[in-house]
Amino acid sequence: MEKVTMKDVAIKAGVSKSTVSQYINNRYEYMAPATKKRIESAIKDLHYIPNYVAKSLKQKKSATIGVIVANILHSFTTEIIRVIEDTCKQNDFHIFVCNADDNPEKEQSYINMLIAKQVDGLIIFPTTGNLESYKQLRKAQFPVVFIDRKMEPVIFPTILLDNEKASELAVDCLLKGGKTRICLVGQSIEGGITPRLERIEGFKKALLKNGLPVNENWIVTADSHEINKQLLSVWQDEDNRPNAFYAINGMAAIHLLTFLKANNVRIPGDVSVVTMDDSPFLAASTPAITVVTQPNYEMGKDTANIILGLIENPELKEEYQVLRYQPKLIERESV
Amino acid sequence: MEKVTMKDVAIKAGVSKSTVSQYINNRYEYMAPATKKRIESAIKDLHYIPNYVAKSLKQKKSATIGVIVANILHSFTTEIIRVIEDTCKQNDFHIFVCNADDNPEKEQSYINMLIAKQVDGLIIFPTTGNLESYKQLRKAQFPVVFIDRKMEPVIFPTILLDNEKASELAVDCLLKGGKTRICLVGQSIEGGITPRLERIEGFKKALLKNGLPVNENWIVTADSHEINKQLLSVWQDEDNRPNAFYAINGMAAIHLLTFLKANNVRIPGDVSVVTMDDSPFLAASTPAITVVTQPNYEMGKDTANIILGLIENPELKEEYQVLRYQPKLIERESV
DNA sequence: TTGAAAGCGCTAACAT
DNA sequence: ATGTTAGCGCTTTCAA
Repeated sequence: MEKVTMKDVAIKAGVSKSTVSQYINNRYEYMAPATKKRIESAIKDLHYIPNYVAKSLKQKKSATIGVIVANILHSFTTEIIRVIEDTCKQNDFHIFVCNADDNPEKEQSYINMLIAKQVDGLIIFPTTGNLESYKQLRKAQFPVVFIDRKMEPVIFPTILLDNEKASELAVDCLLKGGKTRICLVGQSIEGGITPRLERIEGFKKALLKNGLPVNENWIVTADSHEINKQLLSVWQDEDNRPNAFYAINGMAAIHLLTFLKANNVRIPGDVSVVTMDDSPFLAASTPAITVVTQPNYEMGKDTANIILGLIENPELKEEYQVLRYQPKLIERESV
Repeated sequence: MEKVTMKDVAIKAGVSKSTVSQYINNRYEYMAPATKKRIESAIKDLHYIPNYVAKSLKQKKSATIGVIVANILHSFTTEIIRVIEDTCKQNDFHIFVCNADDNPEKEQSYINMLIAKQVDGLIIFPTTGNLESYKQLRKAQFPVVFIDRKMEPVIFPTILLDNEKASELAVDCLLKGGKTRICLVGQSIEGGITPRLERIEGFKKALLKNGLPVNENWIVTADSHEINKQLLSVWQDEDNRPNAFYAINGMAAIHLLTFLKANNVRIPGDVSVVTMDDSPFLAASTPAITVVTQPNYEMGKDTANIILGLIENPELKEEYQVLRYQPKLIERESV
C-alpha cells in the first residue's frame, strides 16, 4: 500500500509522472479527458496515496502548523485547540499539537522538533525562559503567534484576555452580593505566568478601587499539593475569615471546590464563590457556580487566522500591540 | 534559519555532508575528535536544525504515530491521548492527533492524510463504516491498534473496557443502595458504538440477573438536543418514576446532571446517581457523585506499547483476541 | 577516518 | 496536451 508511488501510477496509466502530478493537484486544464480517466482508474486500482513527505520536501512547505501549549490539562487550552483546528482545516492546514507542561526545556525541544518537521508556522502558549529562541525565530521571519501569555518585547502577534477586567468582573459581582472579604485562589506564580499575574493585579486594583484593603494572606498562590494547606490556614483563622473566594482558573477552581467540600463550607451560605473558565459541570452543580468566561471561540479563531495570514505573507512588524479580548460574567447561584 | 542545510554545516566545518550526517545521528565512532568539535561549533554558529522531512523521505519512516479519535470532547479520550503521548515520547516517537467527530468520512480522510504524511502506525478509536479501509491496511501489513471500539472481525489488536462489567458494577451499587427502579442514560446508539451497546447490554443482564424487569423506556439513548426531552417524558410519568439513574459516559452524565438540576430533583434524596468516567468536578460536587472508572493509564500505555511493538516488528496475526480491561467503582455520596 | 554518489517521491520549469 | 529533467535535504553504501 505504501510502496505505490507516482511512478507506478504513471506506468499503469501510460503517462508520465508529471501528468500524474498535475492530476493529483487538480490541474486538469490541458489534460485530455481520456488521460484523466486513465489516471483516475490507475490510482483507484493501485490504491495510490500521494507521499506528502516528498511533496513537502520539494515545495518547502508542509501545510501544517505547530501548536505548543503550556498545559493541556486546562480546559481553556483544549477548547482553543479545537477552534484552531477547525479554522485550519477550513484552510487545508493541519495542526500538530505538543504539550510543554509548563516546562521551558520541553518547549524548546518542541520548537526544534516542529521546525525540523518543517511546520509552516507556530502557535505558542509561551512559557518564560526561551526568549532567545523566540528572537531567533523573529530574526528568521518565521511566522509565530503567541496566545494566553505575553513576552516582552512583543515581537510576535499576541492574543490575550483582558485579565484585569476578568478579576474586576469577579470582584464586582462578589461585592454586589455584599461580600467584601474576598480570598483569591490561584496557582504558583513562579515563572511569571501572564494570566495569573494580571488577574492578581486586577484583583488588587478592583479591591482598591472599592476602598477595600488588600490582604496578602488572602492571595493564595501555590502548587497543587500545597494549595490545600494554605487554604486551610486561611480558613482556620476563625476570627478573620474570608466570606468569598475567587478562583483564577479552572484548576484553582477544582482545588477550591474540593477544599470547601472537604471542610463542609456551604456555598453560598458560608462563602460566595466565583471562578474563571466555565465547565458544564459548574453549570450543573448545586449550587451552580458563577463564572467569568473567556471568548474562546474568537480568540482561537483570530489566532488561527493571524498565523495563516502570516504564513501567506510573512512580514513581521517590528513590534506588536497585544490584542485583548473581553471576559464575560455568567451569574448563577454561588454568590 | 530554515535555509541552513547540512551542506552549509559541512562547508563551514570543512567536512563532507556524510560526516555531518554521522554526527547528527550520534555515530562518533570513527570520527576524529577535532572533526567532531568543528562540526559541533558549525552547527551552533549556524543554528542548524536538521530537516526531518528529508530524513523521513530517505528513511521511509517518520517516527510519528497517527492517532484518530472518535470524539475529542470525551474526557476518556483526552486522558488516553496524554498517556499515549507520554509513552511515545519515551520512545522518541511523536503523535499526530486527529478528531474524527464520530464521522466515518472524516475518519477516512484522516487515515489517508496520515498515511500520506508517512506515519509509521495508526491508533484508531474506530467509527463504523470504514471496514474496507481497515482491511486494506491489514493487507498492507500496516501497523494499527484499535481502542475503545470493536470491529468484527478483529483484524488488529483491540483494547476495550469490560463494558458489561462496568454496567454491572453500577447496577449492583444502586441495588445495594436499595434502588431497583433504574433508568439508563446514554447517547445515540445509531452507528453501533461499542461501549454504548455493551454497557446497555450489561445493564440489561445485570437487571435480569437480579430478577428485575427491563423497561425499554428507561433506556434513554438520544442525541444531545433530544435527550432532555426524553428524560422529561420518563420523569413526568409520576406514577411510574425511576428512583435511580445510571449515565453510561461523561457526556451523558452532564446531560443527566443538568436535567436533574433543572427539574429540582435531589440527589440522593429523590434519586440515586452513578455515572461512568470520573472528573474532579464530580468528586468536588455536592453530593459527590459515585462513578465507575476506566483504567485509562493501563489502557493508554498498552495501546502505545502494542503499536510501538508492531512498528518494530510488523507481523500481524490473522485474528486477535480483544483485550479487556477492568472498570472500578468509586463510591461517593450519590447513592 | 572521511568523501563521492545515488536515490527516496515528488514538483515545476522547460521542451516538445 | 504530455514528457524530460533537475533538484528538495538527507542517508547510506562503497571507495579511498
